[in-house]
Amino acid sequence: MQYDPKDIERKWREKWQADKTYQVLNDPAKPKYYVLDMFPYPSGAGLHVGHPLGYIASDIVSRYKRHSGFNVLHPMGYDSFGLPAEQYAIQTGQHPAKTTEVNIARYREQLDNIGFSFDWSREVRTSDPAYYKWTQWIFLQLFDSWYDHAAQQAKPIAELTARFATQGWHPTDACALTGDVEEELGAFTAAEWTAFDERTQQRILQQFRLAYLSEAWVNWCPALGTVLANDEVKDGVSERGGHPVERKRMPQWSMRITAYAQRLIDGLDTLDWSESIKEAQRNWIGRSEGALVRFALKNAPGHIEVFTTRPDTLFGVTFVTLAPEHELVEVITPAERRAEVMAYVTTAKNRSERDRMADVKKVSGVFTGATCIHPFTGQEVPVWVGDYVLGGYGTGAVMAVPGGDQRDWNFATHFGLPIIAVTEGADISKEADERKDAIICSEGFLKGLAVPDAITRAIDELVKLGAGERRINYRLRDAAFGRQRYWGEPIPIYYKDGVPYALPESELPLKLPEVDKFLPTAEGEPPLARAANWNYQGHPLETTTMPGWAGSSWYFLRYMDPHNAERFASPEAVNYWQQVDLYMGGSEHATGHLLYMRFWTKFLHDRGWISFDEPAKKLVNQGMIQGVSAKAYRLLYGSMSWGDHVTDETDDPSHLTGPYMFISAELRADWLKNEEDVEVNRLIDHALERHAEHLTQVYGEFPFKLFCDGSAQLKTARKLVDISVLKEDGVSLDMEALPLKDAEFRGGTFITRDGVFRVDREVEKMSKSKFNVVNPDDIISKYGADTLRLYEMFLGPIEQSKPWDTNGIEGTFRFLRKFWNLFYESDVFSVSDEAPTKAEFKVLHATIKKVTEDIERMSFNTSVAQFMIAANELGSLKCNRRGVLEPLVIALAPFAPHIAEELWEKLGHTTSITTAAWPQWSAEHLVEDNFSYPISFNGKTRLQLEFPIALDAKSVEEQVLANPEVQARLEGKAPKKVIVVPKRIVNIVV
RNA sequence: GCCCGGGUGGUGAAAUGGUAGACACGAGGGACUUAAAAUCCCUUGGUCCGUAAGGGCUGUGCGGGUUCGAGUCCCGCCCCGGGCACCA
Repeated sequence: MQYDPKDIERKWREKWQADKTYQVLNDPAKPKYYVLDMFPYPSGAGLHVGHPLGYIASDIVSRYKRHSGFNVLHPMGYDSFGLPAEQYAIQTGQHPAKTTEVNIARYREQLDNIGFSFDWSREVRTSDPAYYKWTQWIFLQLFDSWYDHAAQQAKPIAELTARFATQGWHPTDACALTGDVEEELGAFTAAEWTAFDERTQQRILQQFRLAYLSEAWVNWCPALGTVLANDEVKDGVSERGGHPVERKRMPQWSMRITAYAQRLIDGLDTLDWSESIKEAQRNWIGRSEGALVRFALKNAPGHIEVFTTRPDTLFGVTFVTLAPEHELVEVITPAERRAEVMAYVTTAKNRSERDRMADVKKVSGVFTGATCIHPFTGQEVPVWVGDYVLGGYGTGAVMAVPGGDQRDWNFATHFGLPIIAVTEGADISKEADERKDAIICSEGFLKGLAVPDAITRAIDELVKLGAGERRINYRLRDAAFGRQRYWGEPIPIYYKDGVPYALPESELPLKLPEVDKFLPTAEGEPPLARAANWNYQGHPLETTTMPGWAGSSWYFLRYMDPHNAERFASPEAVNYWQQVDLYMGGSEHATGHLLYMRFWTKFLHDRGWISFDEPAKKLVNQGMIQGVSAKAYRLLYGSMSWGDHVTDETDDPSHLTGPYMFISAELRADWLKNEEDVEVNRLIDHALERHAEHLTQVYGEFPFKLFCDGSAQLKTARKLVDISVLKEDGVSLDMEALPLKDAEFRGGTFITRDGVFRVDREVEKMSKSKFNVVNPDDIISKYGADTLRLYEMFLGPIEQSKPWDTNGIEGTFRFLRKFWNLFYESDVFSVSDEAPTKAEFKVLHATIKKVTEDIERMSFNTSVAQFMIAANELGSLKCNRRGVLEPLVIALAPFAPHIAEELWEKLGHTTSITTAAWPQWSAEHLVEDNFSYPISFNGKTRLQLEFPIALDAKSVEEQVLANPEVQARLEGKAPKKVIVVPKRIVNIVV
């Protein structure tokens, strides 16, 4: 019987479902292993072949671990809240819940086709009220917590209020305050705290809560009508859609992730994650060590605080620069300079981040007219405003050391400010000296010290003078948490007298209300403001919703106990499953999802809900599977005329709505190589004539004339073609299918040499808009899911990005057929119970060894190759012994579960192969009697000589040198040296 | 600019410091077949010598180095991908 995947795969999918083969129980008797895939956002486009890559790899590991005796949790679900569904809802009026439902059904169908071992009884959806009840609950826990820096732990707000009631609060307790809280919080005594009214108390508490409401600078995206998180903004535009983003100050729910900055950095050292992801997170958190320095103001009370990583260069300070948005600018500027300074501040502030990024070179600034006092020298230092200083970073002010910092140098040079050398051997006439391995040359107590020593000394002095202290600064900002959108978790908060209060836990879930439209109200309120009775006991409810990352920050916990109505997951379940052992997903989530998930995990740990404080021990990032776009070339005419009208080549003739001319890719390439190419030019000229006639017919009246004269470059426009109209060879177009697929080709003139129109291929991101999407369903209907699974793994190392080329799939399909045929003798299932031969055992054990080791190190492409070798060799040996084939089927099962189940059943088993124990290899079957030594001269292999494996190095050397061919090569000379590495190589140095 | 990856045949790729290119795709040749499909066999980095058997040289981005021996280790550069970036 020929291997025919269609029926086999359908049969087993149905059987697995009926038998609940993949259902996982929380069984404390068995060791656990938790394999998690980053759950998908169910988009309308469905899955393409790139999506399942990681799922297949994790499925192989899951199945392998199950064969190895582990109780494996391998769940799947949907991150089903999000912008696209809402945008679609706005356009079509369809409720996002509905489209999400449809999309999920489609995803599920596609996933099922691939034969994953997901336990679907544990499916979660972030948009399901039974799920988001707990997202809201976690939010309330965050709202009810503050961060105790001394203890490095989140604690209940009640402990803080108790502390206020006994100790009050003083700003030197600042360690308790973190993040983007911008209001200055004055000191209060215990008595004052008790005397404060409710409203004041609540406002103070906002500054401590881990989920808090504050006036904050946010990334406002007018086109999307919402606030975006930092990681959702790329180069000043929204990551999704590329809409402009502006900085805006508005009341905003935030998450105090900054409190965890240090722990998020430190925790990385304990994780088996790729170095690049860890580095990305470290960069994103952006820890810098340095000092806070206070420059007392000359003509005003108070001081300017600056953060610097180089307090050792303090003697090189020649001015201080404030960010335009710095609040002291207004305070210190004397009246006579006011107009000029404020004018600059206004322009600088209005420059968008994008503009500021665009011309980094341009120096701009203005002198405030004020001065401050250098803490060491007591000299007056002028205070400037410059937009190279960022308001949102550090203190929004820098001490300028033009001798040691290039940006300060640029500023000083531009405005003619003094530049003092701070380091020995610096040539400050050309540029600043930023070396950190230098010796300080400033006059004073730092002279002669190496930079690190000078830093320590400078900080000591600052502390002594009360002018500064050691400070660690983080780039990480608190995370914006509110979205002015509909399709997200409602924030369980109501307002009394404008003060936010937590909704009682008994009110959860706070369900997403029905609204008439998914748009903001006329007053600009978020869509939830449209909902009827959107209040709690008469108090208005919060109208913003949570961002996409909320639900995904803790979902790994819900899978442990997905139907628990009393708790996000039972303590027993959490204690059993613990951390994710293997987390598989894309590296694009490096600074978003993966950071937030770590943050929430640490928080839940702090508050005692879970016993671990990192979500995933090991993280593997699967590479992207890229698409290979097909580029056709549309010929742009050099010039054209019709009737009296003449266009020249600068006119875009595309105002004619076609038909168009297209030139085959190889002709274009030939022409570009040699524009005099007679044959190509003749073809083009001929086609121009034909096409002109054609246009004349189509548009009537005027005779068209088209030119593509020699002086003009052959101009073409890139036109992407849907890859489904490509023929088998991957470059020529199916001219019948083409006009049906894409109207732009209808009636076109195609310039070809041989009647075959060819395109160029280019590796790009696989996406619908590039017409290069390959749907796994198509592959499966042709070759089956097992072939798809094998092929995706065979393409290359899992972590690498690689282009999809369906052509290579034949190889894995052939392999499965060969494998199948090992069990068949001309259409009859035929497996012998005879003992396997030595050679057969060797193939088997070599394969088990290689595959086992390869799965452990996630090298799936090489394990597939080993299976191919095994099938080829066993085929040559005509092996059909049960003793070989049976263990081999088990080894193949994680990769190709359908065919494995089928053969397993045919071998006489009545239980699923998933319950079979993983085969063990033993070294005795792998020993060789002889080894064929490569004999090399000076490292170059010249011949092979076979010796018994047991032969010692000395005897090998003797026999090698005695060999006539070796002797011939030595030409009678004695070798300088002979290296014999047993079972490896012999190298003769001459 | 800084920080991570990576660069090997026509293509995807393999290789604990020890025979570079396993395994596949593609290509070429052959067998079977009326034919096709399927299957099987051979060749396939480049280049040179030879009628042939066979052999020489060369080859893992570039230039050095360590080593008996380097795709692999070290130093310096070039290119590609990703991250960060007026971050003090």
